[in-house]
Amino acid sequence: MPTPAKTSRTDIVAIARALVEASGPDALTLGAVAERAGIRPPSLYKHFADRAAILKAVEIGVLHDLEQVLRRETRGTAAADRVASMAAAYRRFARAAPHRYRAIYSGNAFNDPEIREACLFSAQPLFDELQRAGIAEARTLPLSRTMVAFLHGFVLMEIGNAFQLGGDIEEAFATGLEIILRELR
Amino acid sequence: MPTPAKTSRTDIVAIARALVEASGPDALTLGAVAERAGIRPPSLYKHFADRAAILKAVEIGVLHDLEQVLRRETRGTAAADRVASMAAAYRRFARAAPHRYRAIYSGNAFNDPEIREACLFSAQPLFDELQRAGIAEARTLPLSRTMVAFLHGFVLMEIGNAFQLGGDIEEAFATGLEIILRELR
DNA sequence: ACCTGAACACCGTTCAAGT
DNA sequence: ACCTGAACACCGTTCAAGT
Repeated sequence: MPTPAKTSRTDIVAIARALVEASGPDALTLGAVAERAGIRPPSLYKHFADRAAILKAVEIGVLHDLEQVLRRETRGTAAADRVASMAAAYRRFARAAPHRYRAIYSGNAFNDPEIREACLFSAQPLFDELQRAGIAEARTLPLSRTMVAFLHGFVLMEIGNAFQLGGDIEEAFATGLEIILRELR
Repeated sequence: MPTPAKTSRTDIVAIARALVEASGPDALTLGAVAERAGIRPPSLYKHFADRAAILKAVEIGVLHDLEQVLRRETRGTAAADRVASMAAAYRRFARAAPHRYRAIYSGNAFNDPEIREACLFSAQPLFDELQRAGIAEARTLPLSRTMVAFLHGFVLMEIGNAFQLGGDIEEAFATGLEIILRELR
């Protein structure tokens, strides 16, 4: 005789994500998730294989949100303007919730096929814009990697308080972005 | 009557670092360290305040090594050549031991004064080169931040297998580097 | 001064038993 | 079909006791 489910995969992921966003990945304990879901920790194994699977689901969700934000917040007509607004949106996404941002690209989970797919999905908006900008075919990939590397490195350092020498961080971002965007003008 | 020390802070850090380099931060357990040091886990607290203090010492050691490598492997006469060789050395340092690289800049430990100091120390070589290159005073800081952000982001993505679309990763690195170095030519 | 065993609270995970 | 309590191995950490 089936016991009615007290929770669901969707619920669990939402709870887990809230924990990660609020306090980082270490806060994602099965005890904390179970308590908020109104069940006992062992019951989580009826919904997910293990803790790593829950964290993976959170990461994928974040990557999907990132993709949506990048598309939604891209403005302008000129290619460089559009990419600049996308870069600004990327940075805003990271700054708005540092723990959430750090959850993605964490570890080398890129070997997992589902994570892989979600990463490509979230990188697509930039790729699309560069192609649309009329960049030479052979140059699109290295240029998009340059851009993503800069964005990822910059926001990681920013949210990690790695920019310590004072100065204007807005200016630093604008400088790096401008140097790269020069390739589109 | 004093018990002779079986180990030392230096020993412990070396053991901890070997564990981190071999298998990542999670492998740095007090049990594993104590076993290799020939003592019991509680005895570690006579040498370090807690696990975090051991990890911090490892991070600082890695940052000092990075500084040394950057200075030692910088070649050439022209400013752009020197910075390019330094960037290549940076990338080699990360690729040679991904877990070691990931240990630095991890979390937002930049608030800790000793980590702060070690980070600045390891960033100094690049800063020095940019100044030496005759960059305008006001431009040195944003330019060095652009460079570090690109390097950090790029090597993190590379060692995390984030570059998934095939293509030549060497070319991508050269492209990004060249775009930034154009500012020095 | 340094090391130890015993203990504590927590963690992820397994599993037989409940409904 | 889903949930549970009990159990296990592990983790970091504390502390009184040893030398």
